Amino acid sequence: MPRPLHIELKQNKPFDLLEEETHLSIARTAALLEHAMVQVLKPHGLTPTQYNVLRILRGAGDAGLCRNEIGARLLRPVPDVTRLLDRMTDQKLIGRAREDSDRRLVRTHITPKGLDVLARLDGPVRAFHKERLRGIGQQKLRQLSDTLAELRDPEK
Amino acid sequence: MPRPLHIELKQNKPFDLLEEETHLSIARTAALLEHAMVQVLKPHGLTPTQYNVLRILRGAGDAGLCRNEIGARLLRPVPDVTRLLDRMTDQKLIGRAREDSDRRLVRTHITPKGLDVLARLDGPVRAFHKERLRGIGQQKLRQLSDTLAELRDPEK
DNA sequence: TGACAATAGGTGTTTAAACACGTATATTTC
DNA sequence: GAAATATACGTGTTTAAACACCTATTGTCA
Repeated sequence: MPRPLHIELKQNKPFDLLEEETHLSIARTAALLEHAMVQVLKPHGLTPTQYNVLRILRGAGDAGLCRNEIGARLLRPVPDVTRLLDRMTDQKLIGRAREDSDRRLVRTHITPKGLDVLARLDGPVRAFHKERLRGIGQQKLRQLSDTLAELRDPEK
Repeated sequence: MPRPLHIELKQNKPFDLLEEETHLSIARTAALLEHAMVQVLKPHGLTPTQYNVLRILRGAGDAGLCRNEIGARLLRPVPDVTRLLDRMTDQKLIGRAREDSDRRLVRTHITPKGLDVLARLDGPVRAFHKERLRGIGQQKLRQLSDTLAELRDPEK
């Protein structure tokens, strides 16, 4: 039996609105997961968003993606993708090249160094995910993931 | 039927690890909820963390709480509670007073202005929570909240 | 085709987050 | 009861987030 959220946060009384408790529960869980993820990534010099960018660009292959497309795919949107990519370019994790066909576009792609960093993280990150969710059961995870997707759905 | 996360993020293939999908689903949902919450709070000049502080201090009553206790109860821990409270003091939302019995302690309490801001937010915030989770069903919400609590539980 | 709007990207500036370190008061230990 | 440890809070500094604004290129359509 897990600790109810209002006890976890040392509040006097339980929440009177289930919707509010659910929101806070999501926010709290995400904050703890992110904090743990920061610890996994820190030795490799990456923030969660930078890691997210590398994963996106590895998935995109050699063609890479333009800035806005990267921004749109980020788990957590940020309002200054340019300088996020600037910093990663400085670290030689990604590269950029102006497109000839449409000179407004700058295609960003992952470098060999970026791929290498990701490769060294794949194991630890998988282990982190599995360990952190140990004991929850596949069916429950499926249900959790689906309910969250339903919650995000703007078509509701 | 909600959109699967890998489609939402325009990825080519579904996730091969359910644990990873669940983590990302939580992070994504929390980011979207926080973004929406920022919009609700912005007209009142508060960030989500500042709102969180006010809620904590309203719950604590006249006695107030010391800095570390506030930090510990925050939904999303921050590494500089001092200046977070400094800024809120500047806005006259909270007040601080050194404790006589233990002169290391500084008790922080909510001001009438802080209570007033909260009072004007109670309605809109409740409405936001209910609207945003409309159509999910109490049983599903209960289950979601409980599974997340189980996931956070360090005693697993 | 020429004006206007839309798209893609970048810059400047203010504010807050993050991290390491520092000071004062209480508590513990020998 | 003096020294060491722990607790509570604050400060300095670097870095990134946030917001508004700006330029260049392409697309639209009267």
